[in-house]
Amino acid sequence: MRAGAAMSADPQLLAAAVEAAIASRSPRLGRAAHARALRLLSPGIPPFICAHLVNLYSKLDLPAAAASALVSDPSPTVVSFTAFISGAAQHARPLPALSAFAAMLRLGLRPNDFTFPSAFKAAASAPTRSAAGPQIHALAIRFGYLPADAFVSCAALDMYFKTGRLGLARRLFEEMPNRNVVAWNAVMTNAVLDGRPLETVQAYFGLREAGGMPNVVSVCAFFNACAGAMLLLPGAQFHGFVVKCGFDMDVSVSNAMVDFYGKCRCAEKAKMVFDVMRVRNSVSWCSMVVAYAQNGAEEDAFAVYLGARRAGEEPTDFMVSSVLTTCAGLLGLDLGRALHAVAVRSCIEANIFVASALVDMYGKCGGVEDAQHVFFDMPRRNLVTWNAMIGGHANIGDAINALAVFSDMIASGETAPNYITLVNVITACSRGGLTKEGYELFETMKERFGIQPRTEHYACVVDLLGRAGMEERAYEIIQRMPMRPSISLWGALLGACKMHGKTELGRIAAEKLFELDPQDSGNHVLLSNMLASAGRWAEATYVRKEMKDVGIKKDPGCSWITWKNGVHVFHAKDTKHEMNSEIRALLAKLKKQMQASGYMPDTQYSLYDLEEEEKESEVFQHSEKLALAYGLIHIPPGVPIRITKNLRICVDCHRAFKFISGIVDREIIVRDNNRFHHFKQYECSCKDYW
DNA sequence: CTAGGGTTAG
Repeated sequence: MRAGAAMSADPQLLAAAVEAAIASRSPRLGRAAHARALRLLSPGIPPFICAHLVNLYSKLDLPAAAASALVSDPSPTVVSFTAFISGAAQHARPLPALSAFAAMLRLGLRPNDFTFPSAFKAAASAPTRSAAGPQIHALAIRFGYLPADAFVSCAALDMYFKTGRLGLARRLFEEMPNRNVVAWNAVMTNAVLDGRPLETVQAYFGLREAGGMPNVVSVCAFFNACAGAMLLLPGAQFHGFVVKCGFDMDVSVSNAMVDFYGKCRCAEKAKMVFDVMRVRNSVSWCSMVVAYAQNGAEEDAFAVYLGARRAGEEPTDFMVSSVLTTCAGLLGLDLGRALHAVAVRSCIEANIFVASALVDMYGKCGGVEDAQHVFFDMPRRNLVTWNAMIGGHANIGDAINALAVFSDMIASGETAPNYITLVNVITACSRGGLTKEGYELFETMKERFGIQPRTEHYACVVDLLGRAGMEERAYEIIQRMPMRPSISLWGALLGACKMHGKTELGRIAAEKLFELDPQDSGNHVLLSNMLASAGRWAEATYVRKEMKDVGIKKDPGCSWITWKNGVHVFHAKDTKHEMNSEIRALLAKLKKQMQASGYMPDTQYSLYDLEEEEKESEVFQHSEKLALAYGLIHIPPGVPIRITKNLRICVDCHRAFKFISGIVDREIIVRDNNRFHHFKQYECSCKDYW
């Protein structure tokens, strides 16, 4: 009697355990529910228990267990099948979902109004051009759920959008007898996803005109659209409305606002939204990190990351890949390594986004070997991974390896190259002096890879030809190109002209640059230096004077070095550093040793007509030399010295660093605003080709 | 057992 009561009560307890496990998404509660179910597994189990189990395993994303529970159901119903289909669809496994749908039809089971939405969801993420969606649509009509059922028709609408059948989707929407918010939301969110943000905004106003009220989904979609189209004003106005309606209490809405302000270049507004949030989740923190990172505030981004950790947030794959991208923008090899360790501890280092970001970070921080380790350990690589690896080789001017990875990429068939791939490969060829190979790639990229050359590629090839001394050929290409030449294109030509003393052509490039970017100091300095080294002092001085008259300030050069958790910044002629006298003494000593090895100072770009001795003294106070001396004093032997400079490294410093790397037998890695220079045993990785 | 939402990689 008692035992019987317990037995009959247990199915309900099982239902409760299943519910709790699903709600908590906890494997522990899932196992407990499973154990309870096993106690009930006897020949006479009521079928609905099997349905519960299928639901449990499907929701916990345990596909094998879900499938075996479905198969072992002695009398499967539409409910167990629907549970299976819904779980598989939600966890992005469309094919098992669709075959279960087909199987239930074969068993003569009739899909109901719960089955169809899940089946459409599965069809929406099925491989492109699959006929599953339209077939399910036909069935839904045959069984009488369309056009009347709102849930079913919204799911069908979303499916047509997601499978790229825009015309059909629009017609279905027009003919919908009962257009609810969800239908409008499907239009709004899919338009954002497909990169048509203005359509999202239009749909929002369509919803309002039809007398509908937006919900949190509509609100998020609206902010996404404003973020995508940089619609600061409409978004900011909408912000007011959202607060009035209390939608901002929803964490997703606030997250979308943080992202929106970040994308609209208002990192401070993003921070204000973030600060007043009552509840934050991992997405909130991550959005804030990205908002700072994308607005050039890497330090603030990193501080937010630390704040998230202090607040007890687990580092997610999103967070770590975002922070890594940020770090890659600073000279953060140590920081990057620390984040790599964090990724390993959180078991997310195999995530393709995280791993790609690691390859990118190591490549950008001059750690190509580390980048290769991560790269070769990855089970799968995507376009970004390949591009990052090629970029890493390009960064140190290793054209041979960049080309090797490029051909591996094509041979692997994992992914086709895109325009960035070609930018990276041609850049590598340019920096590595493989002029012919790079030029051929540029010429044949359209026919070989179907990639139309963009302005970036023209800039690469101008740089490539310019470095090789073919400025005139580069100029011809600029004149013949189908689009308007960009700033970086003329900049590449000017740089090349300066390098090879093509003063007249350089002047033409400089004039174009002054038109396009009148406030940039670098171009003026470059032109004036070029004129100075051609001995045309009067013109050089005139350019400087013009700069002064128009109020263009030269960016002061500065270099920095990190040591013991501190960043040490040096400016040219800096005497304020606490180690000043030691630094000066070391530089004087090194100068003597270098001269004994045949070093001659390169002072050709010192503009002012100083005595040679004064020029020498001037170049010996360049910020990168001060930073190097500091590094030599503090950083123990065997550890490479890493210096970052905000401008290009100067010719004399480049020459001096080669000597010093040999004399003191140290590796010196300089990251300037353009690339890396890796000095070792009297040589630089750029082979003086930069 | 049911549709619709937010964050990431050059």
